[in-house]
Amino acid sequence: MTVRQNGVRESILEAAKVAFSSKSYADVSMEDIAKLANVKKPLIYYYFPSKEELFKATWDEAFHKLEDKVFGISENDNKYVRKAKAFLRAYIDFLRNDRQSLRLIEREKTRFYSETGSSWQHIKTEYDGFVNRVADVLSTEIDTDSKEYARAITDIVGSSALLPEGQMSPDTIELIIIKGLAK
Amino acid sequence: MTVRQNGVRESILEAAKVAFSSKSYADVSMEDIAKLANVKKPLIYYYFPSKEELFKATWDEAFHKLEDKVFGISENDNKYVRKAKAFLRAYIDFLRNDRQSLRLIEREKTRFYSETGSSWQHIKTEYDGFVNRVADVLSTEIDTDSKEYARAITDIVGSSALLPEGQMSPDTIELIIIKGLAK
DNA sequence: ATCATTTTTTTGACTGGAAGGTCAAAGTCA
DNA sequence: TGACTTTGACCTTCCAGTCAAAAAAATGAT
Repeated sequence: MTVRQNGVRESILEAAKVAFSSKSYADVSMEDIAKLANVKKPLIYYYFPSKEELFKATWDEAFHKLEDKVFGISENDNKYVRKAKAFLRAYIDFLRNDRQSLRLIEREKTRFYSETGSSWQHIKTEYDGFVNRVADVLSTEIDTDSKEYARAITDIVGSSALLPEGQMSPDTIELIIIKGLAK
Repeated sequence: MTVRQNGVRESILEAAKVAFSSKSYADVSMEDIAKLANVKKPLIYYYFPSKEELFKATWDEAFHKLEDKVFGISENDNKYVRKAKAFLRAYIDFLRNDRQSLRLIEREKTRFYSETGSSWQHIKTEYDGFVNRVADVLSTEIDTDSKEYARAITDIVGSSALLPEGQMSPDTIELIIIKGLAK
């Protein structure tokens, strides 16, 4: 076995990660990945048997990183947010009655931000407005600490990592959380 | 202008909703939708100019329903969950440092459940395990009410509407929330 | 009412392009 | 010389979108 290799496999994986994180599986072509990795398409098939397997390998790496990170958590105490509950209740009620709609929204909202065409602007703006309204509902008339916390929850519940950078920067979110914890 | 029509347009929209909510945009073909609507493909193009426009129309309907539902919320008071904070902090830290990975996970986790091939079982199981661990972290050693609430948050944060029915039924979730609110 | 004509709705057959995957040959290194 | 790595050319399948023509509905004149 060749122990030393230039890292071609690794650079393909890296390219795949970049590609798959900006577009959905079906929207990413092997050509795309090949170009990103500065490699010809058949070479990918030398290292990975299929697109599916390449995707799984890529996912695996990302996922294990997340897992490692999330479970380095300190333990603490409790209490809960009534207002958030009311919001969640409505959310869940909708979930129960129209799961299909919610699935559609959750899965495809990312499309807005990868599509460049101006014809998507309307729907994009509409969704941004929605996220902001949710944030307002959860933060109005709550004391400062909880307010910021609520915003963070909102961000995650309403959009998670899927929002574009500009929406609410990770730095801002962290500041909010840190501020809440410092209290 | 013809005021009366059989509702062909509507049944196409309904079929599109079913299709787009079970598979991602690129994975749904116009043929799929046509079959679901008991219609031939070109007829879809008679009512909608393109796949993109059909998708937008479908999204719009689902989205407005969600909006109407979510903003019928009663107002309440506050206080917050320390433990959830710790979790969120880790989550957000990861988000800041590897946004790409998180995007990939968030967008593609749905794929597990639409793919039928047994080759996806491993990765599926792994992810389910993760969701359960998160639920545990957020619920252990918290008083009963908050515990259930934490589970609901977990479900939404970790998987939202994207989990398969069996994972944690909407009914179960609602029961949990209602119980929490009743207290 | 009836039938011819026009308008609206529906479809079969086709096209062009994109993308996953293959393969035999060429290049590289030991 | 032989194993490993890389690539150009090609194949096949799938799918969004087109189009001309058929089928159904409306219109309207006698």
